[in-house]
Amino acid sequence: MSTPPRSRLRATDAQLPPTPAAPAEGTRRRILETALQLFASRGYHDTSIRDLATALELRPSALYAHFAAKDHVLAELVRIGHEAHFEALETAFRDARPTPSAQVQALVHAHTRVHAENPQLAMVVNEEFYALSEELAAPAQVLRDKANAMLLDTIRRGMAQGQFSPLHPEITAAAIVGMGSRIPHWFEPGGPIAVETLADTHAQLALRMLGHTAGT
Amino acid sequence: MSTPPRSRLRATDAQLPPTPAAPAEGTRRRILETALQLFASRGYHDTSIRDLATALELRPSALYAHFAAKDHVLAELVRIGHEAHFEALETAFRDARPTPSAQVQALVHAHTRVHAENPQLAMVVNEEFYALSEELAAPAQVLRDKANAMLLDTIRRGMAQGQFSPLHPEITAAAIVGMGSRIPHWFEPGGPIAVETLADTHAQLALRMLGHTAGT
DNA sequence: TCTTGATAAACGAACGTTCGTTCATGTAGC
DNA sequence: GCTACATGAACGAACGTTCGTTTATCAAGA
Repeated sequence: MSTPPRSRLRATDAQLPPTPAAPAEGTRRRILETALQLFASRGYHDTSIRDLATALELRPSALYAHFAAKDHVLAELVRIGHEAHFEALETAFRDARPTPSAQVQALVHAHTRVHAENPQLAMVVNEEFYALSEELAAPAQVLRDKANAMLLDTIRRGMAQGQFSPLHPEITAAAIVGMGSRIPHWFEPGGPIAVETLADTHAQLALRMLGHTAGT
Repeated sequence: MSTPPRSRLRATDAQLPPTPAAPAEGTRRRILETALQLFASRGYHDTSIRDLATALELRPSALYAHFAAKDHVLAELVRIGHEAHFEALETAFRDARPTPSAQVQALVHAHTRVHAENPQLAMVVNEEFYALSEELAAPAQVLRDKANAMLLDTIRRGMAQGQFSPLHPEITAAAIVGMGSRIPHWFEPGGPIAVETLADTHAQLALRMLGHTAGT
C-alpha cells in the first residue's frame, strides 16, 4: 500500500453472494467481504495482510486461523465469483425458450446482471485471476471454459438455423463477453442507469451484433 | 514475484511505439521495453525493481540514473500508450469521410488496431492505470476523456442526422470501448486472426450496435 | 451452583526475506 | 578533467508467516 494511490473501484459495501462454503455470518465471511473490498479497490498485490487485518480490526496472525495463506483468500473469492456467474448463466439458459436468439438474450442478460450487481467481485475475478497459481485457479478455469462454450455453441446453433449472420463467430463472442467484463470499470449500481436497463440493452446489443433477423 | 504465478500475457518481444521522449536506442528505452514486458505479464505491483534490473542485466541502483522512482517508469509507459492511442484516433478521424458512420468506423478501426498491435502496452495502460497517483495519471486522464468524448460526440451527431438508432448512446459507447479494451486478454497477434480482420470486424460490429441503416 | 476441561479464536512478538531507495565510489569516453 | 552511467553496499520499512500464550465460550461432573 505505502502511498495509497487512486482507487480502482468506488468503495461501496462489498457484496458477496451467499454460498455454502462461506456462511452468512462469522469471521471467515467477514474476512472474505473485507478482502473483496480491498482487492477490488487497490488490487491483490497492493493489499497486504496487515491492511486486511487493520480493516477487520484484527491482528494479522488471526487471519491464519481461517485461511492457510493470503492467496487462499483470493482463490476463494475467485471461486465464489465463478460459481455465482456460472450458475446464473445455467439457470438463465435453462429457463429460456429453446431458440438460439432467446438463449443468447438470456445468457447476455444474466452475464450483464452478474457484473453489474456485483462489480467488486467481477473486478477481482477478472483482474486478479492471473495472480493465482495454476493449481488454485483450476476450479475457476473449468467454469470459465464451460461458460464460453455455452455462448459459442448457442451462436453456432443460431447460425445453423439461419437466425444469426455474425461477421465472425469467435470475434463476436469475444466482443460480447468483453462488453460485459468491462462493466465494473464504468458502471455504478444505484447510479443513473438501472441494472435492468443495462442488462436489457446488452442483450439487444448482442442480437444486433449477431445479425439477428426477425422472429423470436 | 516470490513464487511466480501464471502469466497474464504471453511474453512476446515487447513492442513500444517510437516516441520523442524515449528514443529508439539507449538504456532508458531498454528499461521501458523490459518494464513493459514484465508489467504486462506479472503486473506492476508484482514486479520488483530487482526483477526489472535482473532482466536488464543491471544492478537495481543503475535504474535510478534514468527514472526517479518505480512509478515513474509505469507513468511513462502509460503516457506513451495514451498518446499513441489518441494520435491514432485523431488521425483516423481526420482522414475519414465526414459522415458519422464513416467516422465511427474509422475510430473503432483505429482503437482496435492499437489494442491488437500492442497488446502488452494496452494491457498495462488499461490494467495498471489505477496504480498511479492522481498527479502521475493526469496527462493520460486528459487524453482518455478526450477520446471518449470523440466517440460519443460522433454517435450523437449520427443520431441527430438519423443515421444511428442506438438503444442507449452511453451504454453503447461503453460497450464499443469495452470490446476493444478486452482484446489483449484473448487476441494473439500472429495467431489465426489477422489484425486487419479484427479491426474491420469490430468496426462493422460497432455500426450494427448503433443500428446504422443504409448509405455510407 | 461451582468447578473443570476442552475448544475456538485472537493476541503479541518475532522470524527471515524482500521491498524501494540512497550514496559514495569507480570507470569509460569525450 | 568533466560528464554519464554503472557499481556494491547499505538503509529502514514493509512483507507473509509462525508460534507460544491468553482470552472467551460452554458443556459435563460433582
